[in-house]
Amino acid sequence: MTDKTEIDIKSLLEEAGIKPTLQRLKIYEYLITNKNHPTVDKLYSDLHDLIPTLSKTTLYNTLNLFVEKKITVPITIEMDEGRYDADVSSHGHFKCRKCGAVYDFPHIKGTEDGELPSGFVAERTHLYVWGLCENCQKNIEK
Amino acid sequence: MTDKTEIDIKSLLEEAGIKPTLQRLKIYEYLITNKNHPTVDKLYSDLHDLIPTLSKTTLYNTLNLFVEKKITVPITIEMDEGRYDADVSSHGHFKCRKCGAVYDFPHIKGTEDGELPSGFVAERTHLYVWGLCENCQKNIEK
DNA sequence: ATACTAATTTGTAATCGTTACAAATATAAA
DNA sequence: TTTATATTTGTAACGATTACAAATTAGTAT
Ligand SMILES: [Mn+2]
Ligand SMILES: [Mn+2]
Ligand SMILES: [Zn+2]
Ligand SMILES: [Zn+2]
Repeated sequence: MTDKTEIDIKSLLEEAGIKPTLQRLKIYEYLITNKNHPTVDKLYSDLHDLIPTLSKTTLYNTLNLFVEKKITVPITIEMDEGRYDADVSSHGHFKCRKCGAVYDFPHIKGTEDGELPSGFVAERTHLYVWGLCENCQKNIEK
Repeated sequence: MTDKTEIDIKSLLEEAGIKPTLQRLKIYEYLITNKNHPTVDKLYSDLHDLIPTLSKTTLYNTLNLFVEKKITVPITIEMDEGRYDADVSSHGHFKCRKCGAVYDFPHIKGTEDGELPSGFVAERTHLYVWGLCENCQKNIEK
């Protein structure tokens, strides 16, 4: 019950300034354990087995909280389904158009498509960057 | 009325195997002219002035058709709003978290964040690739 | 321990973007 | 002019996400 993993999960939440409730612990543990970029529906149905009372609202609230606190990143590779990733390190995502799975691959500054796992074939590539544009940067400094 | 632009738009649609109806011409012309990655709502309200009878269903159908025929690419930089770009060449997109605008920037294989327009500050970067994974690739070849 | 306060969770209803569908319209062929 | 086909339109349905207020839980003061 109070095994190593559980303790780590708890510490990670606390370090991010998040009070480690049961729901938050289990949701974060799931994301840490299952690095296959689950959709909200997948998260909900799997977690519902662990916490039968879990509500979808809590799941959404918690995921938004994790994103806000930067311990989880939203994957917007598909417009119609939100996916989440507890691996916030710099890496790319590959979505197979046939089986629908989302895979990780190394991506650091200057990385090329060749970094894809062997056998993977790229058909479309898209680089998104979020931040501040020149004007907004100025207005904030001022 | 039958100016150069109009002709080009028409040819481009025909070359993609799309019958150039009035709605399709105007939607595509808008995308070609306004390269600021409009949302569907922006497209609808602006185009509604040109074609008062335009329906939202036609707009969605047309955009999906353009994407299918590969003369337009969907921008999934934000999960809650579809954006579209008639520039299908390889380039990156930058979204300002303050003003919300989506800017283009050069991105070809091996490009780094340094390629951002001067004054722009990156806070988060995400590389998405679509294609076929190793297994699915094999099963198709077979 | 009890009472009180604040934070969290839950269920339901509302919202928003997108798609399904069938009728109406326009285009092309016979 | 018929007839068939493709396109557009309006409305209804759908699915994902959020708003909201009640219920529950956790924390603090008495
Ligand atoms: Mn990942
Ligand atoms: Mn662009
Ligand atoms: Zn696959
Ligand atoms: Zn800006």
